[in-house]
Amino acid sequence: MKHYDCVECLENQFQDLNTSDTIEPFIIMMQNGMDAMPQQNGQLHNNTVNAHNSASQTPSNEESKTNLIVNYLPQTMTQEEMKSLFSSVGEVESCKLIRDKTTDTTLADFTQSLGYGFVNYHRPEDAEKAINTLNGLRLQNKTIKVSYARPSSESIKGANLYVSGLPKHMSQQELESLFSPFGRIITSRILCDNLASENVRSYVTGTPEIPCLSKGVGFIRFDQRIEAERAIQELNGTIPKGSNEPITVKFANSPSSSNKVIAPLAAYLTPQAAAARRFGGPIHHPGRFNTGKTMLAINKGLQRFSPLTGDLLASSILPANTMNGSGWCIFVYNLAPETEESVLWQLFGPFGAVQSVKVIRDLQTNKCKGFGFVTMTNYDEAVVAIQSLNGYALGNRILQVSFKTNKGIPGLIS
DNA sequence: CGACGGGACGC
DNA sequence: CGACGGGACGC
Repeated sequence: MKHYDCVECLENQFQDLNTSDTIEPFIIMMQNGMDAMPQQNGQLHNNTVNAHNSASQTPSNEESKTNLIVNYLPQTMTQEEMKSLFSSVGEVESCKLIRDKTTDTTLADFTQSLGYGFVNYHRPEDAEKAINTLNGLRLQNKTIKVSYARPSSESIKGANLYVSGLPKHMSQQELESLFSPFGRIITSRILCDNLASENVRSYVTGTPEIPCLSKGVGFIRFDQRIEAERAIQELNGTIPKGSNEPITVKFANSPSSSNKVIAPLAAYLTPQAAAARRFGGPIHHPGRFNTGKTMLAINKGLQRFSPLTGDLLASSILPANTMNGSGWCIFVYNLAPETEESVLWQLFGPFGAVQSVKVIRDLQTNKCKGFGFVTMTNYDEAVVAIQSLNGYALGNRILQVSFKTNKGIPGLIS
């Protein structure tokens, strides 16, 4: 596989933290093989593009205004991590990560996450805030989706359609226009071929226009199964305007029935390998958010670190006093006063399993005192995170990141 | 230059 | 031909 050394940079996408409460999603893409290379030009392409986008739609009177569904969660995220992330917005009443209970394993902790879950807040305004601040958040190689959960019902199950034979020029909007007469579209997607290498290069150099070759295949998820059934009846075998080929519309395979490649258990059991494999500097995301205020981006050289040459092992002066029994505590210094927990999640999430984050605040002003803590499960991932984020420019501040010491608590091993 | 929390053996 | 970022209703 090819290496992309030139993209080992972190690009901060934050608004000025001192003057803005809102933080645009921190765009991180993991260097995780070709399939993790940018696939489209910065568009969230799994959401609907029309006005019925469920992430922004407010629930009707009978529906819950506190209950959210969270989709596209990273495989490694646990329910506790999920709860911690969403608690940074407001008081969480309940949190449930859906796991595949049918997975054959003797290790209960390793049952497959189904990649989605539910968060119910006490207050509707917190739920709304969670949608505004966490929808679109990038965690590892995923962009999570946060939207109101529909009332659980049999009628909404199995409403996902597989569509093939689409004309290559058909856009996501056009696809939705074709299907929208039959019901409320929850998500739509057109599959694209991987970018050609020359496009990867132009991406890295910041060229905004990246062609994405449609595979002529897509998915439409309706709100109700009846809507999907009717769309099949009305559209299957028909020829879209401007095309000369009939499309096929049928129910999509359910995920469990497809041949799935399960992440090797070895990834959990050999964190060294997992850390090396998963590591990649988050890379630049093109223009979308760059129209705001002054931003400072630093291409931080990482030449001194190579996950393949044993540097990980070389840095094995163990900070034993930071190992609290279930994780490695990392000290993050030089945070802005307005920093929130979600910032730390965004910064450290790409490097591996994050157990908890904490922004230390002044009790009177509730402003960040300039530092915080992040606890990561695996030593190797913590080392990579520290080496990558130490010296990184967040807003107009250069972060200092290291294992936590026990300053102020002499003699105490915590 | 500066700089390392907070909860609390439980309902 | 083709199945997604594997993964949208509590598994």
